[in-house]
Amino acid sequence: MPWESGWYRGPVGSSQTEATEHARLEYEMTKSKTPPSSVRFEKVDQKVSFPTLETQLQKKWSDEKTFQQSLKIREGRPRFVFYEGPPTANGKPGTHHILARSFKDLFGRYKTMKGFYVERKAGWDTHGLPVELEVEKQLHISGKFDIENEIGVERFNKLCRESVYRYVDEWTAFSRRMAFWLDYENAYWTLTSDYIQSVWWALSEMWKQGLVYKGFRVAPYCPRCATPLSSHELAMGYRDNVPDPSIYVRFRLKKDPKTSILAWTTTPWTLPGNVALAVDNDIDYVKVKQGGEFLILAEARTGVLDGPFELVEKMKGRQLVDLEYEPIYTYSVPEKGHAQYVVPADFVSTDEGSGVVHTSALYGVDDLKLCLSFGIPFEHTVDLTGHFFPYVEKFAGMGVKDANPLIQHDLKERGLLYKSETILHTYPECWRCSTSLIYYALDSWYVQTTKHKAELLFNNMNTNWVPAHVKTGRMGDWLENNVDWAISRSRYWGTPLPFWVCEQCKQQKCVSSAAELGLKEDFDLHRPYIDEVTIACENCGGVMRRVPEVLDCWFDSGAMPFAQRGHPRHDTRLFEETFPADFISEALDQTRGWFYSLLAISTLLFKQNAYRNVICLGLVVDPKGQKHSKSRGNVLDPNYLFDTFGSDAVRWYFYTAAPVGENYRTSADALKETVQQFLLPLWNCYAFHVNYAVVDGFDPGRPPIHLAERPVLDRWLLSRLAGLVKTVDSKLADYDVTGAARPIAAFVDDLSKWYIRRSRSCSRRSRRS
RNA sequence: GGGCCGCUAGCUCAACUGGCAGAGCGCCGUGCUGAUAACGCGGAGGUACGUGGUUCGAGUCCACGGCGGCCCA
Repeated sequence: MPWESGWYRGPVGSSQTEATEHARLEYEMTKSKTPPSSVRFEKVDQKVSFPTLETQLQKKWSDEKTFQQSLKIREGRPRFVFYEGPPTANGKPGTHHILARSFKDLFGRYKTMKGFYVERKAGWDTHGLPVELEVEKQLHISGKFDIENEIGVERFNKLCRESVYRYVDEWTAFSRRMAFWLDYENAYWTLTSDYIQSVWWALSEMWKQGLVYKGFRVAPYCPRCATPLSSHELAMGYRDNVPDPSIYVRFRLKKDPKTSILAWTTTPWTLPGNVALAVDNDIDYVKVKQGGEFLILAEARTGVLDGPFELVEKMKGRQLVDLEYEPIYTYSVPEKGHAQYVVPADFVSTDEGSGVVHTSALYGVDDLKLCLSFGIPFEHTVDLTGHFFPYVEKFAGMGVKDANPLIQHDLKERGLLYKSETILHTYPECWRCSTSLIYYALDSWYVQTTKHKAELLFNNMNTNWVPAHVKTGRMGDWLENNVDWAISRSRYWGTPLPFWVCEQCKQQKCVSSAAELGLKEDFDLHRPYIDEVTIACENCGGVMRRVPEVLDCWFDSGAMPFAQRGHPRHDTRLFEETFPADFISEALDQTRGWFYSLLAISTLLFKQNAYRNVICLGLVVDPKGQKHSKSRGNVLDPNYLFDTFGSDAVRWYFYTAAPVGENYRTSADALKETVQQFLLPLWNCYAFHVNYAVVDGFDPGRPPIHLAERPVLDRWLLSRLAGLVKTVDSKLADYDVTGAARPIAAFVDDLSKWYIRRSRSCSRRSRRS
C-alpha cells in the first residue's frame, strides 16, 4: 500500500487530500484496534490541585515512557514531519517560550492521534554572540582584547560550551514541566562535529554554485574594542545630546572652479574618504551668487547660507548628476576607476544640511550601497583601530575624532570650509566602553541570495502561512527587499567559516568536511584549534590559512533539516524521508530569523522551502500590551504560573485567548479565569462521572446502549459531541487552533451546566429506585 | 521614513460573504446552597479610535489621519 511504504507528501494546502489520507489511516487503525481492556475508575477528589496532578502524571509518563511508546507503536506509519526551531541555549526560558512550544506540542499529539509517525527531535542553538556575552559577563571581561589577550580563545570557547550545557539542562526541565513531548535524548546540537560538517557541506554547495563572495559590510563599530556591534548591542548604548561638528564644505566644479557644490557632513573625518556627492533627482536645487563665488545647494536649504545671496539659476537634482568636482583629498580613490562626481540617490533629504550629501564609500551604509551600485572605486583611509593609514599623509596615524578639528582647519586654510557649527544629536556609543561608535566597512562574507530572489518568493508563495497575511505581508515584503546574506561574524564561539585562503597567491577554497583537512572525527572543529589547520595550495603550493571569521548562527539553525541528520555524511535516507517539514511554528519575530534562514538555505540547496505549513504566533505581552522586560518589571515567571495554575491552564489559555498571530495580553488573572471557567468545570464533570461509574461498576468495554434507547438528554449531548469532534478535527487540519479550542470550551460549558445539571436528579432517582 | 498587525462594554475577546452590536470576567440587585475556585434570574454599562467616502444599509468595504505593538531603514 502506497501509504505504508512512502512518506506522506501531500500538496500544500490541499486539506481534501489530507482528509482522504486521514480516512485511510483511521480505517487502518481501526482494523488493528483491540477492544479496550476493562477500565477501572477510581474515585477522585473534587478538590484538585492541577500542579500536583500534572507532576504525578508526568512521573507516570516518564516511568511508562508514554511518549516513546506513542512513537514506537506507530513505527512504519506515514510520517508527519515536524521541525523543532532550536531555542538559543542561553538565558532562562520565559512565559513567552511556553506559547510556541504549546502549539508545537499540540500538533505533534494531534497528528499522532491521527495515526502518523511524528518524530519530534529536540534541538539546541548553541553558538553565537549571546552565549559569548554571557561568558564575558561571568568573567567580568569585555571585548576582543580581553578575550584574545587576557583569557585566550581556547579557554573562552570552553566556557561558552559549558555555559550552553548548563542552560540546556534548564530548558529540558522547563519543557518537560510544560509537558512538551519532545525527544530530548536525541536532540541535535549545533556545536557537534557532525552538525558543523553538515553546515560546511551546505556552504561548500553554495560555494560551488558561485554564490559565496567576499565584500564589505558597514556596521556600527567600536574602534577601541575593534569590534562591530550587533543591532542588539547597538540598542544598549544610545546617548542623547552628543556634540558633533556640523560643517559645510565647498566642492569646486572642475569645469568652473568659481562654482562650488555645498555639501554637508557631521563627520569631517570621513572627508579624506570622499568619493562622490549625492543629490536627489527630483529635489529643486539653486545656484546662488554670494560675493565673488557661486554655490549650489537645495532650494529648501538656502537658509543655511550666511549673509545675502543672489539667485542665479534653478534646476532639478538630475541636472547636477555627473558633474565632476575637484577632489578635496586624493587618498581614497585607487588609480583606476571613475570617482568624485555627482550621483543620484534616494536617501537625500532637505530636512537638514544642504541637500547634498558627501559620500565616503566605506563609512556609511547608504554610502557603500550607492558606490557599489555606480561602480565607484574606493579604498579605506582609516584602519581597524580608528586611525588614519600612513598614506593619508596629512592626518597619518591620527584617531578619527582627534582629526576632526585638524581637517576643519586644513579645509579652512584652503578656502574650502564654508561654515562650521556644532550640533547636538543622539548618537550610539559602545555599551562596553562608551567610545563613540563609527560606521565602518569590514570584510564580510556573503551568500548571494539576491540571485535567487524570484525562487525565494515563489517558494514562499507555495507555503501555507497561518495567519495568511504573513505570506504576502511581513514575509513577502521582507523577501521583496532581499539583500545578500552577510554570513560572517568576527567572533569566537561559532561554526568556523570553512574558507581557506592562500598566503601567496590568494587562491580561495571552501572545505566541506574534516576528512578533507586530514582531521580525525574527534577533532574539535571550533576555534582556536581549527585556526591552526593549514592546507597546501593546489594552485601554487603555498600555505592556505582559514579566514578568521565564524558563521552567523542563523545559518546554523537554518541548516537543521539536514544538519540534524549529519547529512550528507550520515543518514541521507533519513534526511530525505523528513524533508521538508509538514509543520513548524514560532513567533513572528522569526520572519527575519529562522523562517528566513530555513527558506533561504533550502531554496539555494534543494529548490524548495523547508516547511509546508507554518504557524506564526504573536507575542506574549503584559495587560497593557507592553513587551515583557526586566527593566519594566512586567515579566511573568513561568514557574510561578506552573506552580499556581499548572501548565494545562497556561497552554489552554494560549489556545483560546487570542486569534493566532495576535499578541497575548497575559496576566495571572487571565490564567485564574482559565482555571475557573474551563479546567475546574471539566475536572468536576469528570469527578461527577467517576462517582457514578464506580458505584455502578461502569465498564466502557461493554457494548453501548443503542442510541434510540437513550434519553433525549443523552442524544442531545452525543449529537453535540459528534459535532464537536468534527469541528475540532477539521479546524486542526486547517491549523486553526483557536477555532478548534473555543468550541471545546463551549462544549464543556454545556456538558457541565446543562447535561450534568439536568442529569443529577435522574441519577439520584435511579440510585434510589 | 517604510512594511505588517491591532483598536468593539471597566478588562479579555466574539459576531460566515456588508443586514436588529454579543459572551465571559468584573460591578449592582436578587434567589439557591446535594454545584466546583459555584450556580440561577434580573440590571447598569457602547460616539465601534477620528474624519470623509461607497451603499437602501458600514463594526465590516475604500481614502486620509491618530494611538499601540512588531519588524526593517
